[in-house]
Amino acid sequence: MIKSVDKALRLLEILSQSDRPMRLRDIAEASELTRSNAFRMLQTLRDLGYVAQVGDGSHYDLTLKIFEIGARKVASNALVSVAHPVLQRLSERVSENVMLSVREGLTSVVLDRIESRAFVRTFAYLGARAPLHAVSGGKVLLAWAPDEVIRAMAADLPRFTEATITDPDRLAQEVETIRAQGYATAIHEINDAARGVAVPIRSLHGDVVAALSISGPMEDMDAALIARFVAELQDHAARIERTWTGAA
Amino acid sequence: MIKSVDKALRLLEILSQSDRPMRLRDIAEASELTRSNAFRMLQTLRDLGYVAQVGDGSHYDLTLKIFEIGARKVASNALVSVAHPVLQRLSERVSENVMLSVREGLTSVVLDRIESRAFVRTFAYLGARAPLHAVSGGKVLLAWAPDEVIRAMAADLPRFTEATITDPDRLAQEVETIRAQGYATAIHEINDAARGVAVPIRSLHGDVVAALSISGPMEDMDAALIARFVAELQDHAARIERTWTGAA
DNA sequence: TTGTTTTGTTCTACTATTCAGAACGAAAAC
DNA sequence: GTTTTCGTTCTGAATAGTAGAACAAAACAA
Repeated sequence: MIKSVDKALRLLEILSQSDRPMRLRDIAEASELTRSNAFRMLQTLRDLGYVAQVGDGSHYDLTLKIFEIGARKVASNALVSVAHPVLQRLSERVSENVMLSVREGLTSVVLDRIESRAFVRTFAYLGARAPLHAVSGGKVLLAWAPDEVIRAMAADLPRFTEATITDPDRLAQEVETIRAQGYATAIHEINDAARGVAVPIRSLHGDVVAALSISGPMEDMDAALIARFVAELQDHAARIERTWTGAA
Repeated sequence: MIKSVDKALRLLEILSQSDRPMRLRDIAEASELTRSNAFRMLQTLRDLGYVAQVGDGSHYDLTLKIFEIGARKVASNALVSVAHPVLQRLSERVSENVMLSVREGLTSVVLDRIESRAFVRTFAYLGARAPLHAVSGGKVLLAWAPDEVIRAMAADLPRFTEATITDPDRLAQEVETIRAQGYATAIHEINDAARGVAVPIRSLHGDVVAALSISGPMEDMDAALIARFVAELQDHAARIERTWTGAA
């Protein structure tokens, strides 16, 4: 473990978590580095173009270089470019947030999203990471993940709300249900405002590679609405699969 | 300049530019590090969660952690969250790619975009960086940038196509035109397929903080179409400004 | 104002960290 | 079956990185 690298990346993470530029003092404190050390790190990061000194120079902020690098990675993913127009179409049809997520370890990450134009919106931000068991997209990704992933997940089920699945047996049962019905729902399991429905997107080989989901407050979500959403999701997932496997 | 940090970030950049996982050998070569050095770097980056060994372990790939960090930075930008639903609405109305960009130094960076559902698409990917003088959004950002930015840009105008503005006087004139008419166009100036139209988005103080643009092949783009696009862009830019300044 | 504290930045001397290169076995190429 | 290439480990050398002191400037207090 190269310590300087660890420190530098820690600084980038800290800066990304702040919604405003930070002073050296606070960066040093948050990162548990000495001021002189943090200073030198920030100079380096500035020279490399990852950080900028803003205002009178006493505050540091991330530049967009990190965003550029991360987004480039995702943009080069053929699935995302194929899916984006389909997400847009779906978004128009359901008037809710729609998201495309993939699994990484025991979390799901939102690769692309279209936010609803409705006034009330929940957070559907790009890059958002959530534990697999608490969001609809995550559940789909979990249900078709290798057994060891399911076991590892079951070993630690953090609770977010009353409705979060925290019992391993409940989780196993939920996984069964999802596999059988072909879609997952999550109702107030990550927070008290969010509901979601998700279906899998499969590769040519049948592997589940991503989840397509609808999310939002959806206060009127009953069985009929779920059925409609599932039908839309499956239709659009199939469109993505067709274009993707056709193109690849 | 802390060398290890430079090296580590170089590796991340190299990996982000590859559309497939890379072998140690090739990473070492591309980064001009010795194999043993690259190896150690990659181990560190793996332990920190930025890189994963994939396949049989002989290939390295970026995880989504960088994407998460970069996207978090952008998501915390109030303008982007306000603008997204407006982009979507605009996209529906014009059936072309729409983009939101900001200036960083002498380049523009795409913070958000909706890709056209039309079959033919040009590249409108997230995080895309372009020199200010060669894209419509960049031109808008340039036209209202501080004088020293315009001077610095004029000092070096890289050519991409026949149509690229490479003469400083032409650029000065173009800036005048853009300020006068309130919008910018770019026709085959970054590549031979792309056309764009852009308008500024202003803060409460009247500063231009971003550009809203429409881009695509748009082979039928004549004066009438430009006029229609400009009207749509200005309407939607005003929507963004209203919501944003109202919320902020 | 004047005095006090905090902050960003520079410097230096120490030493722990990092590096290149050699060396290895395994795998791939021929 | 032989040769080359590759990922990985190791080691001693030295360089790069660190903490802490020191300082000037700014912020704050009285």
